[in-house]
Amino acid sequence: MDQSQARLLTKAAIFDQLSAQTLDRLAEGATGSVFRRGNVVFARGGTATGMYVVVSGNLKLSQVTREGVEHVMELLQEGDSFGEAALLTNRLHLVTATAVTECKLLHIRRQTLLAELDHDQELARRLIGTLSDRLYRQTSDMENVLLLTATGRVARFIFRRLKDNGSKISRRVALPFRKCLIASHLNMTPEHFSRTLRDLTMIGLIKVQGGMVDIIEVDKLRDAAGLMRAAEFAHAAE
Amino acid sequence: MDQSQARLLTKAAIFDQLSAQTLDRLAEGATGSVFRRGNVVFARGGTATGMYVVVSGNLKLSQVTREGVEHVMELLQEGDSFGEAALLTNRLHLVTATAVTECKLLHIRRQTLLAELDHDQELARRLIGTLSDRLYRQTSDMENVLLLTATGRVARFIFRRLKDNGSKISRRVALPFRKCLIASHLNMTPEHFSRTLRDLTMIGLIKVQGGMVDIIEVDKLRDAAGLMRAAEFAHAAE
DNA sequence: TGCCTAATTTGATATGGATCAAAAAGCGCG
DNA sequence: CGCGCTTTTTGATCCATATCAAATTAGGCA
Repeated sequence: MDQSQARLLTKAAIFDQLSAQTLDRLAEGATGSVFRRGNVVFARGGTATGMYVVVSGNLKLSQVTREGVEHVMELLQEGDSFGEAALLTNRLHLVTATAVTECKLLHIRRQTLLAELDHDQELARRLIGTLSDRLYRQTSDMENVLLLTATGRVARFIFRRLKDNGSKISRRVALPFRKCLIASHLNMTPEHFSRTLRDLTMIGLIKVQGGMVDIIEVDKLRDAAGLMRAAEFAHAAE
Repeated sequence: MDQSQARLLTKAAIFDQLSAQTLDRLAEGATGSVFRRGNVVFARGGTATGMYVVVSGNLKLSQVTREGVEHVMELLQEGDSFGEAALLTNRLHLVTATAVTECKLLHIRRQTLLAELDHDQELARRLIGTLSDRLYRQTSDMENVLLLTATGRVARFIFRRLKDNGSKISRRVALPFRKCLIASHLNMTPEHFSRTLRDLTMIGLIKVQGGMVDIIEVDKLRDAAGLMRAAEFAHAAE
C-alpha cells in the first residue's frame, strides 16, 4: 500500500522526482481517503493537520461570508496540492475545502512533512518553489479580480486553459468545472458569467457548446483578456 | 560597511536571529541604496535580480492597467521584505515597486541568497515560513476585497492597525500612508474612501483628524469589519 | 509667512454587475 | 425513455461604487 502511495505522491509537482527514500518516508506518514461530492475535507477555522495531494477528482477552496455568500478561491484538480500555507504558518485554515466531485486524496501529516524537511534539502527547495509559485499565481489572480472587467476575466480564464493544454493545434478547450463554480472563482454571479459568454460569442470571439469552448479569434480573445504581447512582457502572462 | 549591513538585515523578520556567519555572508552579497519619492525600484515585466529589505521609508507594490488605472497591491514599511516570489520562481516581476517616501533599501543578490540557502537549513526554514505567511496574508487580503463591502474593508484596515500597534490602551491609530494610497490598496477610489471615513464618523464609530483615527466604539468597528469573535475563530482574524 | 502644487473632500450623475423571478436545458436514475 | 432535480439561461430592476467637476485643505519650500 505504501508502495503505491509513494507512486501517487509523485502526481503532485511538489513531490515529483524526489528521491525514492524521501518518497517512501513521506508515504509512511500519508493516508489515502475518498470524499464524495459535497464532503468537506477541512473547514475554515479548523486546525491544519497536514497537507493534501489530489489523486483524482475536483475540489474547491472557498470562503463564505456570514451572510452566506460564497467565493471560490481556488479550483483543484488531479496533481494539485493544498493546505500548505496554514500548515506551515501554524495557523487556522482560512478556507474551506470541499469535494465538488467524488475524489481521492492523500493526506501527509504535519510532523512527517516537517521532519522530512530537515532531512532532505531538495524537498525544502521544492517547497520554497511551490510556495513561491502559488504566491506568484495568487498575485496574478488578484490582478485579474482587481484590474480586469468581468469580460476580461472570462476571456483570460479561457485563454489560460488554451495555453495550459499546450494545444497549439486545437482551439477547443473544456471548461473543467461546473459553470457556477467558475463564475464564483471569477468573482461574478452565474447569471453574469452566462451573459458574458453569450456576449463573447455574439462578437464572434468564441463558440460555446455545453462545457466546450471553441476559440474563433485567438488574438482578439487575448486582447479582451488584457494580456500584453509576448514582446512586451514575455513570461508574465503565465 | 558589511558589518553594519549585517545588522540592518536583521530588521527584516526573515533574517532576524540567523547565525552571525550567515548574516555576514548575506551582507557581503547585499547592496544598500537610497530612493527618492517616486523612484521605481523595479518595474513590472522586469527580471528579478534579488530580494529587498526595507531599512527605512515607505514603498508601494502596484500594478497598472493599460488604461492607466493603478492598484496598490501592497504597502511596505521598515522591516518588510519584498521581491521574493518572482525571484524564486525565476519569473518576471508582476508588480512595480515604487518609493512613496524617501527610503533606504538593501538588495540581496539572487545568487547570494540561493547559495546561502544550501548552506543554512535555518534560512530555508525561515524562507518557507515567510512565504507561507505572505501567502496566508494574501489570501486574507483577497477575502477582504472579495467578501467585504467598502465600509467593511475600511473598518478592517483600521482595526488591524489597532492590533498591530499592540496598543491595548490607546484607541488612536495613525494612518501610515497617504489616504489615496490606502484607498487604492483597499480597492476603492479616494473619493469613496473619504466618504466612507465620514460615514463611519457620522455613526459614531471613529473620529478622524488628518492622518489620525480615534476609535470610539471598538466592538461596533469589529462588527463593521465583519470579523468573527475570538471564541468563534481565534487566530484567523490575524 | 505666504505661495504653489498636491491631496482631500464634497456634490451630482452614470454604470457595471448584483439581485430577484422564472423559463429552458441537462442529466442521473428508476 | 421519461420523471425530477440541478444547472444554466434569459429578462427586468436595483444598488454599490465609479466618474467627473469643483471647492477646500494641507504641505513643502523660496
